[in-house]
Amino acid sequence: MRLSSLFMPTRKEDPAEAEIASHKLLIRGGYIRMVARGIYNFLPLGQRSLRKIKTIIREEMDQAGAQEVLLPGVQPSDLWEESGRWEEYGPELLRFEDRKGGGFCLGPTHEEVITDMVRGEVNSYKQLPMNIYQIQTKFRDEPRPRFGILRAREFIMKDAYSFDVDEEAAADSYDEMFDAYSRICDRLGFDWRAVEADTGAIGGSRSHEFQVITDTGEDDLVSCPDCGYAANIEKADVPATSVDTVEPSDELELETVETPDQTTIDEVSDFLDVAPEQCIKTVIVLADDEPLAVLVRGDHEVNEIKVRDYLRDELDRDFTHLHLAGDQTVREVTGAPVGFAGPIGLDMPILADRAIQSITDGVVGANDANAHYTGIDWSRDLDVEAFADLREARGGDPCPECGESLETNQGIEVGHVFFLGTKYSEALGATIQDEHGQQRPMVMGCYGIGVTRILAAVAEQNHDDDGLIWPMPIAPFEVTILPLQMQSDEVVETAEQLYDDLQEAGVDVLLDDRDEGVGAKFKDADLIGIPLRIVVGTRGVDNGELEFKLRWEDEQTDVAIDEAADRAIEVVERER
RNA sequence: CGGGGUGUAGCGCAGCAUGGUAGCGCGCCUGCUUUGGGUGCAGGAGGUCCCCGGUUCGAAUCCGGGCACCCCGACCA
Repeated sequence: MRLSSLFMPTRKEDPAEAEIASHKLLIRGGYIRMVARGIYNFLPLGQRSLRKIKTIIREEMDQAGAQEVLLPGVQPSDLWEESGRWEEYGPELLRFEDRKGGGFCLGPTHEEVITDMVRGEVNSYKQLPMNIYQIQTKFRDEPRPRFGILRAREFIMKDAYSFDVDEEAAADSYDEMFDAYSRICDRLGFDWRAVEADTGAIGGSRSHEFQVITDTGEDDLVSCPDCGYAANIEKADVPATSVDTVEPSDELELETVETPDQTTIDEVSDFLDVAPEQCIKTVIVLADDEPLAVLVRGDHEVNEIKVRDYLRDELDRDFTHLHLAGDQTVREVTGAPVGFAGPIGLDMPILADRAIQSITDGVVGANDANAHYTGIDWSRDLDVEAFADLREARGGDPCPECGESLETNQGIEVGHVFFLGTKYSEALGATIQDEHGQQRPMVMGCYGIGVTRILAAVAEQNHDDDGLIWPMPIAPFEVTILPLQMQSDEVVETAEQLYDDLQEAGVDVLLDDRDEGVGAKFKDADLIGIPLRIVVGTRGVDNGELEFKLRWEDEQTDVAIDEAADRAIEVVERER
């Protein structure tokens, strides 16, 4: 490709709306442009890299025995009603009607459609295992899209779905996909980690996220340096051994103290001169419309997912959504403004994190504006339905596997694999007949990887002050040739010859044949991040040499003109 | 959905408290110049000042309503 005719609008200045490096550089480098909130155009450079990402994913999926299909982006509401998710999914599902008034949605994921397709065509265990994937545009009406294509509303995803005859076979499929995802992350050159994760709206019994480690990631992770345990913080267990239960003391007296305007744990602990660890945070959550109080230690955070799971799995509560109560609700159910809620005299079920049992002489809100109680004895004063692991894990907590101290990282979730079990096959009646003539639901797994998000994640992990630094496998061009003096016939001819030779050899090569100053050529080459830069200048050509420089290295090397093509091909093939 | 902010040329911004026919830098076009890190000079094109309504002789500027975008939080794969 000749740069003079490439649609590559680069910019000198950062776009006003971008915050993080990948977003700024993808816009500045002419890879993407925003059309609407969370909706983007991919320009030629962006599209070239996306195609390479898709190719890598396809190769690994095919290798793992999956078959590619293409499902529709528009899906009928019937299927979603059948699975129960038409109610369950919430406003992220963009719904609309066709001309006849029929209900439709833009597909945020494809469990319903795929299960519907398979149930009609697969009836025998002999047809299994089966693994089907597609690469397709998804739409999720996110409340807050951010960071360019890192969290977009419309995005490209590869989603695969496995169907097996039983749990054991399904576990094999899961492992196979896990391995394929690991290979994909490696080929993309990521610094990555697979972590245990919550299954969220997709459902299923276990799942792993593939997280790319960066400081700008949206997800908090914990990992054990010793045994390799790693989990999303929303999933990580806090082992019971982390709590030193203290026995009640008879000498404590419950006292009311005035705490005017002290609404946060920090303020209260400063004001009363007690450690945050001695305070008890009372958080009101709503299970659908039913209020419920959750107690955690002042320095801890409630993990809503753990609360949700505990209510469902241990207490058999039935509800659709669990969420934090708003200010208004808190005022209504506690009789006090936010910041003064406390467990004493509260008319609702109360759950407490286990760490509460390590508190003596605790402080809680008095459900009264500007007052707290001190001298709380957990066993005497708290009427708690259950103590359980309800808080978020954090760095320094003991590893649930081996007890070592956990480390923290931030990550970008580029992939997520789910062991679904029979959630969708039962709901939609996707059954097969097994070798004993028994009808049984197929056991499913689903596996998503964010194609457009990968582009942003690679950019986030590979850049410097001058621009992007693509790893060879997904660079939009592998080599860029910079003839510095366009008025020199010798320079132009040398560059053209090399360009032809590399094209011939199947290298993705970009020739900067623009009549621009050298500064502009260098700046653009750095900005768009092409791995191998070959400079053709009068200085070198006079000596029969060209300059090779890899984008991620500081030094450049001189290469004889007649060896240049071979050397370039060598470098490209080594890095691919 | 709560809190905060922004909307003026393709991009980045000034002008707005004190209303008077719209400006800077980059980019773009023409010509010359320069050629190893965004050259220099000269000339030029380009704007319903987000939209609707109001006040006023007169609105980018004041008032009301709406929309869009960004940030923090809530939520979310």
